[in-house]
Amino acid sequence: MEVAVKKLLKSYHLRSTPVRKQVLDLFIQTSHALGKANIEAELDEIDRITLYRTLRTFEQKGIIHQAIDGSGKTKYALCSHECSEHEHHDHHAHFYCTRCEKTVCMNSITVPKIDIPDDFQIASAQLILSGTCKNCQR
Amino acid sequence: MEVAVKKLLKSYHLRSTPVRKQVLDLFIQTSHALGKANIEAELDEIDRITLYRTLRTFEQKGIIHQAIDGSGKTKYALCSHECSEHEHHDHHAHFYCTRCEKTVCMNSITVPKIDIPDDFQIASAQLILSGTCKNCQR
DNA sequence: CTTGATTATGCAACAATGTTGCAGCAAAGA
DNA sequence: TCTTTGCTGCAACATTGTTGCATAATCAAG
Ligand SMILES: [Mn+2]
Ligand SMILES: [Mn+2]
Ligand SMILES: [Zn+2]
Ligand SMILES: [Zn+2]
Repeated sequence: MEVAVKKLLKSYHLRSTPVRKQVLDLFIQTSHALGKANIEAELDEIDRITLYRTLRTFEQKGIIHQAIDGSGKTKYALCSHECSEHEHHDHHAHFYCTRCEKTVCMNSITVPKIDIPDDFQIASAQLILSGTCKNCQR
Repeated sequence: MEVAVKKLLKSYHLRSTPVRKQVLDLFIQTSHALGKANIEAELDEIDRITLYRTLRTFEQKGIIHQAIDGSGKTKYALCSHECSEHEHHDHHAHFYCTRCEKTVCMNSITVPKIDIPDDFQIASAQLILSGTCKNCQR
């Protein structure tokens, strides 16, 4: 609630503003990744530009990470506690449901190590799984 | 050249138009994936909307496939010959160079089989590798 | 509690990608 | 050459995303 979110923001050396509290609270409350449109649907009357800046700030601080799902829309989800301002450690797969368009972190599935030609220097790897989630299977 | 591209289009039951010939030829000539901006840079005076429709058509016919690279830009590359109007078979990784922003198909690297909870029904999987390509390593 | 430095907000303005509808034009087969 | 069918290019729109700047809010210090 209120106080916890405030403390959390403070621990990241971020000021507690209405937008940041609302957005962070929403991420904590939600089990799937959230993009601009999703957040706006939940949090009415919130300024687009401020939202974009809030997301960028949260990402830089290691609070949230991008959940790339091939949908073309940038979504974010809460980081695990190992992430920091200096480095993200979200080496898990993401599942994208093509029916409901929700994206979830599959924390149990780590991206496999890949051997590639020396011509390429890999800095990071991402695994996207798509299909239908439980709710969308009839 | 000219004639070959024309034949190729015909084999997919597509009319040979200037835009289609130019775009298909460019894909054949290029070793990395191409997005809207890339194509426009190479092919001047080509209409945006027609380009988008051309790309969509080529994708539907199994001529090109999306090369998702996490850059937020939709790029395409030529399909292997197994792809058709009915199904794409491009189960390889894509490498994205964060320096030059070029994306290439890594045909030799197939996306590993993943075991996931039954809650999810996987239809496809994609692997994105990012880092620096040969040209961009100093 | 008040004050002041610093930071965040919200608006305007812009840029890029992508989609649809529609009239006119071109390709390909007859 | 003609006709049908499919393709093009324009307008118009929607969505995502960025930057600059004046104003407002936060928070730590006094
Ligand atoms: Mn994640
Ligand atoms: Mn490919
Ligand atoms: Zn679903
Ligand atoms: Zn490169």
